[in-house]
Amino acid sequence: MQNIRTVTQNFDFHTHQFLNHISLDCVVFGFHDNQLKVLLIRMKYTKEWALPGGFVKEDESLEVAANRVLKDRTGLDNIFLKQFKVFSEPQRSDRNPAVKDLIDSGSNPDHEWFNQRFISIGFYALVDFSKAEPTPDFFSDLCAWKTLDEINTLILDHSQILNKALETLRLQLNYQPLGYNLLADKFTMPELQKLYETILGKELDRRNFQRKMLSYGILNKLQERKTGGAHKAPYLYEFNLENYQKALQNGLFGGW
Amino acid sequence: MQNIRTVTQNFDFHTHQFLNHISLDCVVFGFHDNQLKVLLIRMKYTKEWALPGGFVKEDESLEVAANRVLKDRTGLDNIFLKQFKVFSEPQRSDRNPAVKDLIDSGSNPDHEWFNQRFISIGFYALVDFSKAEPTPDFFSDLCAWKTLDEINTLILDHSQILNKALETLRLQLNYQPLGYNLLADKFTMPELQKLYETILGKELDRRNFQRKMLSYGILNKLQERKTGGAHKAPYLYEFNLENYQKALQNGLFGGW
DNA sequence: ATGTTAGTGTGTCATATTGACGCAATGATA
DNA sequence: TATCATTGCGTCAATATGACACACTAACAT
Repeated sequence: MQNIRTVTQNFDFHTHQFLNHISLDCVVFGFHDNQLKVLLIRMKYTKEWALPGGFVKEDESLEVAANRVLKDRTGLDNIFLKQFKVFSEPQRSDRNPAVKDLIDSGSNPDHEWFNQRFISIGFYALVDFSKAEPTPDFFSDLCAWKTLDEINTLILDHSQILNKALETLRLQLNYQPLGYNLLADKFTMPELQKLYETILGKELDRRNFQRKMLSYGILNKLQERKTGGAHKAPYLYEFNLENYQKALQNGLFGGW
Repeated sequence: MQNIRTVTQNFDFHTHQFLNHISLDCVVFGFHDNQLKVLLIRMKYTKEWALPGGFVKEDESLEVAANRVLKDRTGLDNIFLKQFKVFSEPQRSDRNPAVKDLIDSGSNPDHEWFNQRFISIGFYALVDFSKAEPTPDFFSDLCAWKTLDEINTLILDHSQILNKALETLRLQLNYQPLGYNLLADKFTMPELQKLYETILGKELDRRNFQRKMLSYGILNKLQERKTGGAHKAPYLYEFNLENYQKALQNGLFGGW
C-alpha cells in the first residue's frame, strides 16, 4: 500500500506559490436621520478612505475575526454579520501610482507586505447607529459614518465591495426580514418604511408597505405613540423576536 | 508628517500569525436520469470521498483557480460557477483520529502541511452531465458522479459544504433562472420540472409549473416533440438565451 | 382659539397571481 | 384495438397586489 509520502512527493507544496494573504473587509451599515450610513476609516498616512477590515489569526474563524474587528471599530458585541463575497482579483491590491510612491518611499521594510495581493472576504454588518462608537484602528486616524452620497473614492477595490454589499442587502430584503439590527427597539412604521426605501433606492406605497409588513407577523404593535413630530403621532412597533428569528430561518416571500 | 514606516513600526506583520492557507472546494452538480448528481473524488491513500478542490496560485483570482480545477476534473471550459460561502472554522481541518494516524505515520514531511487549518472558499458549479469527463487529481484515484443518497461521509467538513451548496441553490431558484447549464440544449417541460423538483426536494403541480415557467419568457417552444417515451410525446423546448441572460441579471420573482 | 398643513390610520376596489383541479388527446404496449 | 400513464390545454375560486379615497391629529402660524 502506498503511503502519503508516495502520494505527495511530487506535489510542490513548498514553493510558496500557494501561500496567499487573507484579509477581511466589513461594510458596516447603520441607519440615522432616515439615511443609510456606512462606517469608514481614513488612513493615517495617505488620508484615503477605506472600509474597516483586518486580518485573520490562525486560530480564528472568519466570523470570529470579523467580530473582533468590529468590536474594535464600534465597541459592539454580537453584531449581525454576513459574508457576501470574496474578492481575489490579482490586481485588486494595486494602488494608484501616487499612493504607491508614498508607500514605497522611506525605505519602508513593510512595503512588500502592503503590495501583496490580498484575498479579502467581504462581510456586511448591520448595527444600531446610536450604540456604535466609531474608533480608528492602527492604520487610520479617523473612523466615521458616511452617507452613501458622501462617499467618493475608496482605497483599492473598496468601492466595488461596498456596491456589492448594497446589492446583496437589496436581494436579501426579498426573502428575509430586516430592521431589528438597524433600528432602535421601538420604531414607527414610517421609519421602517424609510429604511426599506433607502436600501432599495425607491419609494414604496405607504399603505401597501404596512399591509405587507404586518402580514409577515414579525411586528408587535404597541399602544404607545411617538410624539414630538410635527404631525399626527404614529404608533410605535417592536419586533416580535420569536417570529423574526423564524422568518430569518425560513425566509419570507414576495419581493418588493 | 509621519511616514508609513512610523505608522507600521509596531504592527506585527512578520510573526506569521496572519499567514493563512487558502483552498477552494467545488460542489459540481449534474443532472442525469432525472436525478441530481454531485461530482466526488476518492482519496488515493485513505479512500475517503471528498469534493474536488484545489489551491489558489498567487497570480490567480479564485474564479480562475476554480475554473482551472474544474477543467482538470471534467474537461469542460466556461463552467457556470458561483462562490457561496467561505469555510474557516479552526477545527475544520481536523481529521478523524484513524485517518490522522495514517497521515502522520511514515515520517511524512508533508503532514504538517496537511494538518494546517485551511480557509476554503466554497463554489458550486452547474455542468452538463453528458459532456463532463470525470478525472481524478493528484491526490485521488477516482472521480465519479454520485446521487445525493449515495453519498455517506465525506472528508473533513465537506458534507457541510455540500449541504450549504444545496441550500444556496434552492434559494437562488427563487430569483434566478436555472437549467441552461444542467440540461441538454433541447429538453421537455417534464424534464425541467423534474430538475426543479429534485433541487427543491418536493413535488410541484405540473400545470402550474408550466404556466409559471412560460411566464418568465425564457423558453422557446419548438415544433419538435420527444418521441421514444412510452406515452404521449412531449414538446421540446430550448432556452431563449437572450432572455435567460437578462433574467439572470435582473432576477425573477415569486418563489416556489 | 382657530385654521392650516403635512403626515398618519384605515379601508376599498379592480386586477393579477396562485393553487387546485378537469378533461380530452396521444403514443407505446399488451 | 383496448389500455394506460402521461401530456396539452383549460377552468375557477381564493388570495395577493397595486392604486387610490377619506377621515384623523399634532404642531404651528395667525
